[in-house]
Amino acid sequence: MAVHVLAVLAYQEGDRVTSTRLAASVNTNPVIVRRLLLALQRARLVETGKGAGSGSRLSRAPRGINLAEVYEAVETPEPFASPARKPNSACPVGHGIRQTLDRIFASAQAALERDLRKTTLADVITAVKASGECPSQKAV
Amino acid sequence: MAVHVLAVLAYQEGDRVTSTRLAASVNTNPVIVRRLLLALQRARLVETGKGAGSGSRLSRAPRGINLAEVYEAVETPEPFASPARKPNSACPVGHGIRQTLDRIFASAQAALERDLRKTTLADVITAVKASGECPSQKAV
DNA sequence: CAATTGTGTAACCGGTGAAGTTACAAAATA
DNA sequence: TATTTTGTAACTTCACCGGTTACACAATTG
Repeated sequence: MAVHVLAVLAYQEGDRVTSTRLAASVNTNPVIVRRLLLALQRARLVETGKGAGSGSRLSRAPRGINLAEVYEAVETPEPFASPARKPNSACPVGHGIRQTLDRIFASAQAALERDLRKTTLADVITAVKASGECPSQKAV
Repeated sequence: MAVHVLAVLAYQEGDRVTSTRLAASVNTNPVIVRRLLLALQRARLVETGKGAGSGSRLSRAPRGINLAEVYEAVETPEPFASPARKPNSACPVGHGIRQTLDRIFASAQAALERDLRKTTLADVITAVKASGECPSQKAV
């Protein structure tokens, strides 16, 4: 969904878009979009202004934003290593398993982000344009 | 958690282990372990017998089981592409975004599994042994 | 300056999914 | 046959995410 919102912003390059307009495209509630925008602001991916006639826009060109950044900005710091019930330390496996899994997961996560890094927002919008060829449609 | 269970099984190479013993190591309930074992059975990673003196064991050597297999066996087919509220098709972005994101995510997923495939259960247990050097401990 | 527009934010609801719990039937062994 | 152990069903609990409503504050516009 974050990518969707950013794609819309990329589509309207430069123009500020209100959370209400964005919400209309994602088909959801403006508040949801705003909560999302907060995370994107923290990551310096978008700039949001207040007041009338304002809204949000990308803080960089679509070409300069890759999906790994988006992922990191949005994704909650995976509590992957916290199985709620900590393993039984009296067992030799339970004892050292945690750090081992942490390392393995970190590696896999890195591989995933490395892949996402290859795709930019610009790539996304060209793909979207290519996929849905309906030249008569107007933006929301 | 799946990895944890399999690591214990790998540790006791060949010996059958009951769900109760496994649960003790993971510090959880036998039923949870059994549910997990069902998935691992379907993936032909473990063999489980019923009756007294029985239990589960790996169906292959730890060296021949990589974590990508485990991931695929256990992980629920990610409903990543179902944002509950389908995007607004009247918007040019909302229209084609779905398939685009699907492709991107599939690629990222593949990258992740490619990374996991590099680690086998044997690697895991050697890492665990190296990490927790307490030679006096007995298995649970 | 005042009205309007739009964000930031809090409080609460509801569905979904995972883990946990209890209970019991069925299978295999001893 | 008695015991062990799995398979499975039903129910509870809990956290998370998206949704909804409501409202204060900031900025623009006229």
